[in-house]
Amino acid sequence: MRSYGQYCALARALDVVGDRWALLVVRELLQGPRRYGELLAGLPGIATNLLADRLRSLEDSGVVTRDQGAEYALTPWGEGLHDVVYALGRWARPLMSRPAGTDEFRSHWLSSFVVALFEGVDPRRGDLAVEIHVGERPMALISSGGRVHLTAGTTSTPDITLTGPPDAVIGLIAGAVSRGDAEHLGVVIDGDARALSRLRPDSAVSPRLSPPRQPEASGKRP
Amino acid sequence: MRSYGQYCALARALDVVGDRWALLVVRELLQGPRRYGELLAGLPGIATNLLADRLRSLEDSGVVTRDQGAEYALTPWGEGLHDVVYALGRWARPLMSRPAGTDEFRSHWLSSFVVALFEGVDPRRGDLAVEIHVGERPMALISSGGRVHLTAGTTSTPDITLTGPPDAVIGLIAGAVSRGDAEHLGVVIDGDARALSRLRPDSAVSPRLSPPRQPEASGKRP
DNA sequence: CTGCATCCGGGCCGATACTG
DNA sequence: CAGTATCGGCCCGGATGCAG
Repeated sequence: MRSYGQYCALARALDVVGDRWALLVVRELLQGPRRYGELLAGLPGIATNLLADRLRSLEDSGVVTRDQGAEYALTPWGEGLHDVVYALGRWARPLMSRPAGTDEFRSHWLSSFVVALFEGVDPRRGDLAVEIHVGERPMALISSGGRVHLTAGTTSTPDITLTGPPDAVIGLIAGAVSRGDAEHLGVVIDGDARALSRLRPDSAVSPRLSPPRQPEASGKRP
Repeated sequence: MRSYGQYCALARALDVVGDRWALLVVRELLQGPRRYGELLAGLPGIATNLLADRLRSLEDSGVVTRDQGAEYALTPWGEGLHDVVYALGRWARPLMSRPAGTDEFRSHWLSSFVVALFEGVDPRRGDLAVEIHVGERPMALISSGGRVHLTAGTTSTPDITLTGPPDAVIGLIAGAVSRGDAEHLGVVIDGDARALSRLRPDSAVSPRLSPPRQPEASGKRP
């Protein structure tokens, strides 16, 4: 990428990770080292040459290292982008109320929602195990000791199992969609959905900054 | 910008602010409403049509509003990008040790450094007033009550006055450059530079994540 | 003079094909 | 599986024009 040529920390950061797809590559690697093919699968829409370009560029900048045998991983400095990625994710939460539509979804992206929605320890949070079937692979959401984890795979004794389209399942977990609405949107609930409220001891719907007004569907301005 | 087409908060955030220059426009507006010409002056290198494009796009997304008479300002949602911008700035701090070189600099960009370096209240921090002459306009750094502020303009009774190139002055304030080195780099110090250590009660040099290795100057890979 | 719109050259992006 | 090669098209960037 062409440098902004500004002696400013933000500009220099964007010189490194401001390229298209760069932060999404980091998003994938924040979940652990990945092979090239796994990255391709987790980044639907990227062209293979672009992925190769980004990986080289991020490697040159010291964000990514290539382990022996084409395993890519973040450097310690690169892992510092965790705060950036999740700050952006939290900021964009109002945008997630728009339905997924034709957007792609991968089950491991759920972890960004879990971090954004349930970050930190809240001792008033109840214990709960939710198995989530949305996307290619099942995921397990575990609330224990006031903290919420998300792991890949199934769980032995889930309190609730949710299956359905990603936006409706996520809305149900976040408390933004009622149980009835979620079922109407195609979510199959196995277990007592009311227990989901244990995840949100504030009882209120998660606070939301003033949502952006939807862009007019009336096409481009004259 | 072409949408990533992913139902993921990060991807949707980047659909809105992932365009080139977009976050730098936000950086400027985080300091308050600005006219078109002021934005141009604060964004050296941007083409005027690109600035117009970005402002329209950010307006359509609900990040920016255009006040009466072409004053641009952030919406409340847009101001939520504060965390994102400063997270990126903090992450890029190791990149600032590379000298400014031919990079542009604007004095109001100093505020990002102040936020990154001295964020939060530390009661052990001593009081101090530093007048900084670097860039077009003088800035005043005020440490009071354990908190560090930065304002545009001069201060009546500065303890220290610093004048010189931005990288050396900033290095001196951050404690990464010694007084002697700073003067050798062209910084003129009026007052007792040792008092600058009052800003950093930890006494140690600001903690730094593992710095990125410099990209090899040996040109592009074969 | 400010606040854009228009008009190109060049480079990055994106899809497909291809190779070890 | 892990990329490289190629090519059209769009976005970016710089210069210029123009209206209030």
